[in-house]
Amino acid sequence: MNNLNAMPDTPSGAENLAATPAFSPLYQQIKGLILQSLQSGEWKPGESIPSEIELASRFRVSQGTVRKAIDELASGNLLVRRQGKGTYVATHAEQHVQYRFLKLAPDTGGLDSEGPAQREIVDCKRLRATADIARALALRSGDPVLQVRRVLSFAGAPTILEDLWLPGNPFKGLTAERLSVYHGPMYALFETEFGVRMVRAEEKIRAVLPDATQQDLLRVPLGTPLLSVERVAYTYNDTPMELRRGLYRTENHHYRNALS
Amino acid sequence: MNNLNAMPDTPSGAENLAATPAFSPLYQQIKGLILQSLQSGEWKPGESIPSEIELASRFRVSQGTVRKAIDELASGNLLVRRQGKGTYVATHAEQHVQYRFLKLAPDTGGLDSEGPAQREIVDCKRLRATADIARALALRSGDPVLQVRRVLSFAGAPTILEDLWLPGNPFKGLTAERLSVYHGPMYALFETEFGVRMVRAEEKIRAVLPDATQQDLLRVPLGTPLLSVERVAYTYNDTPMELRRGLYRTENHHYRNALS
DNA sequence: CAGTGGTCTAGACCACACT
DNA sequence: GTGTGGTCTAGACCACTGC
Repeated sequence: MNNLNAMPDTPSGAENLAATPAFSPLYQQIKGLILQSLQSGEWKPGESIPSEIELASRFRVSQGTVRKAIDELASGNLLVRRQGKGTYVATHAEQHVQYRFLKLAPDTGGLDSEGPAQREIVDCKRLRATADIARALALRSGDPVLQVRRVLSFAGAPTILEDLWLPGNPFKGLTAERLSVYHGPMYALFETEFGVRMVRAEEKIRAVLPDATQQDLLRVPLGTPLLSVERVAYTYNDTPMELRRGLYRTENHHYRNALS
Repeated sequence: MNNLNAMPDTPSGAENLAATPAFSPLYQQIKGLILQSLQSGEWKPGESIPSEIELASRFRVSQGTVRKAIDELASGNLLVRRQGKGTYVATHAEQHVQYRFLKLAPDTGGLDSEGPAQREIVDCKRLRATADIARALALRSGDPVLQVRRVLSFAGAPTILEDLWLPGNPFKGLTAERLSVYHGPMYALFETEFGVRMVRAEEKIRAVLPDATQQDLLRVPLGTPLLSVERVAYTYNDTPMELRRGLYRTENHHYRNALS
């Protein structure tokens, strides 16, 4: 049918070294097309996408092929299937697992035995990217970025101190006020207000000792070891959109991880 | 065809509370049958399982149904598909990612810029399970367990101190000598010598300060914060078969994790 | 070349949610 | 009942591996 695998003219540029087989199955191409519609905002977070049959006829392929494409997107947490209802664009809001990317859990009691976290914005200002911030966000040194510092508390005890950096352009208009007023996951606000959906992230974890300021903000005694969690979060197309450096108290909590 | 969904007589025991719909699709049942063959050792780690067509005729279902069952097992890292060759039972040996469950990576350089880890068995003895060890391994307090302590070094620098506990029965005959001589991942040895394949694991991570002994074994200055990684590893049927408590130095390494 | 997994199709039917 | 995703089948063909 509409196989796009026709080998394009092999460009004779010097960079073209690898003999790429350049075969991709139909369902991968469909996956790409669906992804484009997600990026372009044709279907927004929380909304339903067209039915499989509808997409099949739009793309001129069988329902099974669309199914396989959607299957992969769903297993990557980009889409959510709901039997009998439809397929929906995943969102950080209204997702009963409220903090999907936060892996800190209390040692005892259920996952939300502590109720919702209290948030306090400590600081929020615009500045110019240093070299390491720029590198993480795929910007240039000196580009405008937004820096936010906040403290999360559980059951009244300050537990997480986070610094985060956002590229200035996509987040024009984000203020401390807006962050303070908003109730719900920060990533949900990013979706609704700025059209930025975080899709995946990578974390690097270390054990560190806090400096004086950090120690003070977390109200922790001198020499208390803390978990340092550095996260880079990505939107569609693997564009980095946030750098976050967190310090977690782990006397009564732990970072949980499943291996398989 | 051979749908096993025939509702069995609902047992009228008092425990039978939930009105379980008790419907499971054919491919899930096939998945269960394949799992049984894996557990029973009919197909051993590293070996190939019968072809899809063969399994389809054995189970009297279509190839597509077998495919879906295998797909799920493969995405759970129990099986490995190799196009043109066959489907193989996953193994911790000869798996080019040598340490599949070790998430510690050097800060700079490639993943194996340091070459293989040096292993040193510090201690290995049989003893009786304490209450917490027993709970983690689904044993009773006082049951025999094997305790191993070892140090892993990268590029000559001691980096990981691990204590691990194994249920005494399945690991009868495991000695310090055997562990010292063996080159390769410990889980590979478990497979070949004891028929125990680790399938998945859960980790709880904290920041801690080492005690005097630990500090000494890792040759680390006083007050150095370390990553505490507690792991429970499971075989088929979610039976816990290992409790491991690791201390990681993170001055030049980090625990990496991908979120999605 | 034969055998394996991988893709694609078309059609039938089931389970679930809503109206 | 209608429409959605979910399961199952049967058959054709493609891509990869190794003889």
